[in-house]
Amino acid sequence: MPELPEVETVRRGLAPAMENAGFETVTTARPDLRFPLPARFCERLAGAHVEKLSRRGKYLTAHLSTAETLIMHLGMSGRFTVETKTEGERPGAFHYAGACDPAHDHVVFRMAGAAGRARIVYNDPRRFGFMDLVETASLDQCRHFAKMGPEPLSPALNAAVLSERLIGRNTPIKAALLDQAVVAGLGNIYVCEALFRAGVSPRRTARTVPGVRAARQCDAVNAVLTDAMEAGGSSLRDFASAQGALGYFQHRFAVYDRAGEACHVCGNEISRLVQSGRSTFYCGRCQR
DNA sequence: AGCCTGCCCTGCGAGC
DNA sequence: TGCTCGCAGGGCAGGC
Repeated sequence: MPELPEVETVRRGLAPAMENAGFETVTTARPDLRFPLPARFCERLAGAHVEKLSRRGKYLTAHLSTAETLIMHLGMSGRFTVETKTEGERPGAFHYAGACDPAHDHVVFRMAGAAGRARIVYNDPRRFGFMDLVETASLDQCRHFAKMGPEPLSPALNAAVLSERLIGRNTPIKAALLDQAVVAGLGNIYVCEALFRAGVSPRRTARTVPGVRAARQCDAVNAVLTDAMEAGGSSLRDFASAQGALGYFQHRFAVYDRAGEACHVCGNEISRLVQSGRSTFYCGRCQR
């Protein structure tokens, strides 16, 4: 579930506890998440200082004082919980939600900084998430980011760039937008929603999109992500106690998970089909 | 190289 | 009530 808007919401929630703070101790409950944790993971983090917590696509990146960057991916079910030791200005935001499911608390960061101390717990029942440590100097060339496409909501993504990446591609536009090498950060939900907003059929071949449709698609991607972040932000502001990863935006889906229901625009029944093994939801009348 | 399928993992809901 | 089955999804390996 965590796509770009959810990951950005998590980043904003973690930043106060992590930025300009140091790792006092790092403990892991198992040697691997989806992939094995990097060699000497805890030792390499302990003592390091987090200079900046950023995001690239669906990945969180913590730039460390040790010239390494901690890369974190939430997979499907990854959650971070923050418990602070100080009297926060947001009382109630920091109760330890992780304790509800201690069996899947895999990684614990104990942080200390000017803002106080914090215990940050990474919980991930399905263990589709992963963490990695790479050299900051070659971050863009690391295996996670080397082929990653332009970042939405930034100048890197525009109609011309999107067009160029779709030229000659014979795969359905749905599959192309899901490809992180085409656009970073989109998952199944927001691809469906962005296609609806752009009025583009998910079945349309990607190579027929460049041009006017790509411009509409680009605007739709940025608009849906912006709306989702605002909605997610409103309920996940204190993500530390978040129970649902989707915030409020799930109540605003135009098409996702609405098969058989009426299109809010034209009243037509929303359809479902399977593409690349994944559900696609769309309005056959609004999307061409 | 592009494209597709299957796999990883667990929780949950549907169906029997 | 309790079991099994299939689905959910992000990224990657392996095949064509």
